[in-house]
Order: sequence, then C-alpha cells, then structure tokens
Amino acid sequence: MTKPVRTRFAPSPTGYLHVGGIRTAVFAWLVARQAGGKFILRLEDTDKKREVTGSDEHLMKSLRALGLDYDEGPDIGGPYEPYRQSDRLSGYRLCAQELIDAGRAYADPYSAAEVQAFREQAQAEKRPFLYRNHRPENPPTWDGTQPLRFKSDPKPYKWHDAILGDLSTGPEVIDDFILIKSDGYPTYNFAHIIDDSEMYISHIIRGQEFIASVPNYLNLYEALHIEPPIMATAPHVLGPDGKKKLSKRDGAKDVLDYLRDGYLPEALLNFIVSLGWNDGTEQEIFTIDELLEKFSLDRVGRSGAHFDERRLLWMNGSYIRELDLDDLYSRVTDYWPAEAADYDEAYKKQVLVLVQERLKYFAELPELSIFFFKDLPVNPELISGHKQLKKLSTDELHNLLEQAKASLEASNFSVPDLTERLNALLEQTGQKPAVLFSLIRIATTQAAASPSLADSLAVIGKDRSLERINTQLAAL
RNA sequence: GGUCCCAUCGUCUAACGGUUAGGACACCGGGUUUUCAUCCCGGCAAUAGGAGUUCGAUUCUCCUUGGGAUCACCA
Repeated sequence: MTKPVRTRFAPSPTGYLHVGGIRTAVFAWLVARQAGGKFILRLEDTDKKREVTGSDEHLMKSLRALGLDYDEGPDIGGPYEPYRQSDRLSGYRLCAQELIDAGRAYADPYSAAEVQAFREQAQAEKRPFLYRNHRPENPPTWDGTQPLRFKSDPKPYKWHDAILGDLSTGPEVIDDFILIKSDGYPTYNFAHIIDDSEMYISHIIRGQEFIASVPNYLNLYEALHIEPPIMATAPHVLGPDGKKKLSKRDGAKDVLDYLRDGYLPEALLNFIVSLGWNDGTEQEIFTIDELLEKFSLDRVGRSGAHFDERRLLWMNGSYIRELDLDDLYSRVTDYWPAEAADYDEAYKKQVLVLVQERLKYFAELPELSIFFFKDLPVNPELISGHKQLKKLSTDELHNLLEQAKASLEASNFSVPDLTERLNALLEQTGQKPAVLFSLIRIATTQAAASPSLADSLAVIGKDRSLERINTQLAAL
C-alpha cells in the first residue's frame, strides 16, 4: 500500500517568485495532480529579520495566477493547519523537548562570537568547520534563551533521490546543527522535518541548495523515528549568461510581471517544465493535460539549465497563435491602446484576427494595432528611410498616390475588391509591389509594419483610408 | 580547502552499447506576388580531455579539467 501523494511548496515570504524559484512548485504541483493527490502551500516564516511584508499574499497570488492551485494553505486552511510555521511553534517545542529527553538535543552554551572563533580557526587550518568538535561536555539546561542543537550521530548515508538517483556521503558531513534559534523560532532544518511529517508529505521536491544538508536531515529523521519522504532534488535554473543560479540580484523577473506583460500562464508553465524535462519525443509544446499525463521526475535532467527568455518568447507566441478568437479577445481586454475604448467588439475582433500571428505577448498589442484606432501624424522618415521609396521624387510619389486614391475611391473596400484593385494598380503604374504597396501602406497606417495591405485597408475602412491618403498627399 | 552534484550544437534537449549524433530556440539564406510577422524549405552548429572495458563507446569504469552547491542562530 503506497502512501497517498501529498506534495508541498514551502517558500519563505521574503519576496517575489521568479522562474527559477517557482520551478519546484510546478514540479510538486504536477506530481500531486497527476496522482490525484494533494498540493499544499506552507509558509516558512521562521526568519523574522528577512521577512518582507506582503510577500505572503504576493506568493499566493502568483501561484493562483499561474494555475498552481493548492488544496491546503495559509489562506484556505486544511486538515493539518496552521500552514504558517510561525503559528506552529508549540509543536516544534514539543518535539524539541522529546529530543532533549532522549539525549539527542542540548543547549549551546557558546556565544555567537565564540562559535565564530571556532569557525575561523577551522578555516585557518583549512579544514571544514564542525561544531560537534566543540560539543560541550556538560551543557546547561536549555532555558530557551540559548540555541538548541541536535546531538548528531555521525555515520555514512546512502539514499535515493527521485531526480539525481543514488547518492551517498561519509560521516564527516554530519554535524550538530541548530534546531531552535535563540529567538525561539525553529530553523528550517528542524521545522520542515516536523511539518512534512505532521502534514503527511509524501515527496519533498526542492532545489539543489539543500542537497548538502540531506544527510543531516536523515540523521534527524532517525532520531525522531520518522520515515523520510521521497526526496527529489531539482538542479538550479541558471541565469542567461553566467553560470550562477538565477537570482533576483541578477534581474530575474517576478513571474507576475511576465503575466502582466501578457505571457500566458500555460506557456510559462510549459516553458518552466521544459527547462530540464522532456518526454523523450520531439514534442516541444505541451498542454497542461499533456504535462499531467506525461511528466515524471525521473525524466528531469540532472544538470542546471540556463534561462533563455527568447525561447519563452517563441513559446508564448506559439501559444497565442493557437488561441481561438473569443479566447484571445477575452484575454487581451486590458491590453488595448486607450483609443480602442471607442470601438466595439466586432471591430476589435477584426483587428485581433490580423494582429494575432505577430503578437508575442499581449503588451505588444498597442504598438501593433494603434493605427487601427487612431490617425497617426505623418512620419516623413517612413518614406525617406525606405530603401525603395527614397529613390523616388516627390512628383512621382504624388502621382502614384493619386492613382491609388482614384482607384480606392471606387472600391467597396471588401478584401477581394481591394486585392483586385491593388493588383490592377501594379500594372497600371508599372511599379513593383515593394514600391507601390509600401507607399500605400505607409500613407494609410503611418507605421513601420502592418498586417497585409488589403486586410488592413478593409478594417481601417474607406473613409478613413482615403482621408489618410489625403493627409499624406498634403504632406509630401 | 573538505564534502557532494553536474558535463551533447551559443541556448533547451533526444539518442536498449551499434544513428550520416536527431529535434527546438536563436542566427543566416531562399520561398509564400509590399513591410513586419506567420508558414514552408535549406544552412550553420555539439558528445570537455585522457586512459580502460568491449568487436564496437555520447552511453559503462577510472583519472584530469571545467562548472555548480554547501560548510549560517537563511531558507
């Protein structure tokens, strides 16, 4: 009988979540959901100095916005509440007392300065610092004002990691680490073990910064007579250039910022998962359902992966192109240029159809669509900087535009009619499309790029198109 | 420095010990009768180095090199 799957994401509320930080949450969510298990959010707020006000709300908002819904958490409760470590202090106390009673924990009599001196001495002698080399013979009774240390039992360990495989270490890495700090709060090292046990967590999925501590955790699990959960260590997500782990310091963006810029949650999720995972086929784009069906920890890569935003950009554009019009329309509600407020849904949808294939993220919508809503001032550089048009004289430009105007005045502005007329104009003027169409496009949009000419003209409409041509004519 | 982890195109990655080492992003070229984009076609580009095992190593073993993590009263 295997235990029910219960995974958790256990961040400390010290800031926002970036792509690297949220990856273990995505993995944990996937593992829970695909097994029909539970995904739990637990806030590890035991370091009051580093805590950032409001970041707990921000964290929860980020998870929900990405679609990483959790079944138990600080704001929704659950059978093993509370889900905030600062509300669970009495439980840690209890376990601490049990360890003291069993002779497996003791008060640290040294001052911080004294421990620091031991550490520096070890460093000077080029050997790793081990507190247990200074373990006091007759420690004082713990009164809560000293740090409480685990009395370790150094021994070699072999264990299995669901991602990294078989791992092992010698006894030299086991030390007497702090269980409870002198401020009364437990350390992560202690609290997470108690909580994961009390919350029946089946898989601990975390970043590789914790791997060196695992043997110590194993030692503590033994002292507590707790069966360790399955452990999975995800390699770091590295910054784009450096070899270093992606970090806020190096400008890693808040995942909410990506969402605000109009990246789709599913694209972001797909991207994050594909950083280190694939199903062995050549498939690149996965729906959430496919991810749930195919994801497995043992296919997660063991080496670090660089975060390449260009790949995310491509992936997002790819997702956007797959959206059906109504879905796309409802998603871009907040991204239209201000001028679009005066236009109805039908018109905006026509614009969207034309713009969809070149939209990489929604925040680009205004610059790609503004000329459908607003008459832009004539920009002479569009012609003077055009490699073909700049060779023509003003008279020639004038003449071409007049001919175009004459033809368009007789058009009903349907796409087929416009296409036909545009082609006829090509013959009539003897010009190449690169010249004639560019001129008309510039006159009617005043933009460096636009969707195909006939389509754009049809949406902009007859009156407005002719009016813009007149404006351009007057400015030549 | 000790310990642990990692190592295929610039990047993300695929490859029961047998492949012309595959795909994708990016880039470059061509096409889709204007631009940008989409789409299609093509190109560029990798097994860090050295031993060993084997008929045969990207793949298994060892060494070297390189990179990362950790050695907190942070998580």
